Amino acid sequence: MTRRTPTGAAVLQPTVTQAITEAVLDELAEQGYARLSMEAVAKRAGVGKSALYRRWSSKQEMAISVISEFSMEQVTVPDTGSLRGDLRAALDTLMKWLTHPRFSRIMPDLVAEVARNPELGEAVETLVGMPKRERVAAMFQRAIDRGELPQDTDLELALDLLAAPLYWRLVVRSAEPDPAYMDNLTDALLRSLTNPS
Amino acid sequence: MTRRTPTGAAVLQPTVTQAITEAVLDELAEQGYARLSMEAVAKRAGVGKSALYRRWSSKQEMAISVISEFSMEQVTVPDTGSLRGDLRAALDTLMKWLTHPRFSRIMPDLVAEVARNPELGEAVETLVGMPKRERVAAMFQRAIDRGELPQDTDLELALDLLAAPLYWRLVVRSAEPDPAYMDNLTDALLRSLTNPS
DNA sequence: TATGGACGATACGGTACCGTCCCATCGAGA
DNA sequence: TCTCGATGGGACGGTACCGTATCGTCCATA
Repeated sequence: MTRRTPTGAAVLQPTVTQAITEAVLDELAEQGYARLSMEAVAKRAGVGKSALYRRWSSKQEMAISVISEFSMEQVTVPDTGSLRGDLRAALDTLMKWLTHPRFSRIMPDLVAEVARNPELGEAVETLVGMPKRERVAAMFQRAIDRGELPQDTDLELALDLLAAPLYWRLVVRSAEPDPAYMDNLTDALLRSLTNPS
Repeated sequence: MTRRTPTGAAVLQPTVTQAITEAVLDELAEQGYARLSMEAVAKRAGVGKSALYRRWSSKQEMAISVISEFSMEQVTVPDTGSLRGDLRAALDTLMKWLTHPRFSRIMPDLVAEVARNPELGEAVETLVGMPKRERVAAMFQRAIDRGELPQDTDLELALDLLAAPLYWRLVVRSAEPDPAYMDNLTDALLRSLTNPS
């Protein structure tokens, strides 16, 4: 009943897995989620289709697995000591994220596909949305502790105000990342958060 | 050389065209742009594939044509007399737009597809983005004329701040349209636009 | 040195489409 | 009444995939 562990070269090779992962991400960026093809992935990775099905049992499983593991360089939100500095740093980080050649091309497809694919939605939310929101929430909490923001600051709204404009501009409207725009956006954010109604 | 106009029943029937258009939009909402299929459209419209190819020469042409004509009920931005009133009304209108059962399901796909399909991008920009932005810009201009906003208000930024948060929340994060959220968003927008830096 | 499963390659049956073509039928206007 | 092209239906060749199966080869460890 108990299978002894395989020996010798008879074990999944990490370099092959890596090549496949890269190919999936490239194909995803190039063709989109709906047009992802096992044959194209295998060809691009220089690998037999067998290598794919030895690791995952279906296309959907492979795609979700690869996307889940795609974390990118850790996105940090530095503690600059002031809300303005933190805000600007967070915006810069977010912009780097949204202009990352791979991520920026894959993200819109995922957003569209998630509406039809709850399983994919889970993967995206858990590994892209959640950790990021937590870090930014911590940033706002620091500002509250410093007295720069009122105790009853609406964190949900603050998070949206921070992330939405850049996403809208870079991804939806695909406009260029004007540096002056970033300054104006930072100012506008500060005003909307700190001034009394 | 000159073909005389056809007579009798030998003319494209508007009711058939309408049925096809509806079917395309339904399929687009259900399956997405990449998975749109001529066979499915014909079946859904209760129509032969011939009827499709009699009107358009390819799938791409059909899709773009239908999307271009899909205008929705005219989106108006009422003149309430105050910036706050106009802002809130514009947000309500935008929300109605983004929760419209058909539009909200088609939009994310278009955003994703536009990155790979410049021709489609043109259609979307011309018939969805542009007219809407013009109307909102007029709204801001009224506020400037009334003295509620400074002369040098950054209209580009203002437009982004208005549209982005709702799009982000409703489409990208697919959260619920909390009514209190709308009030807080209105306040935040007012602060970011009107208070001095 | 023997082993056992991963490896690339490829054939396979099955399904889903695209775009073309042909058909018999229909019906509003000349 | 006659005309002529639109109509729904569907066969067709061609392509692209999915997921399975079957090769002979390779190789790190027991």
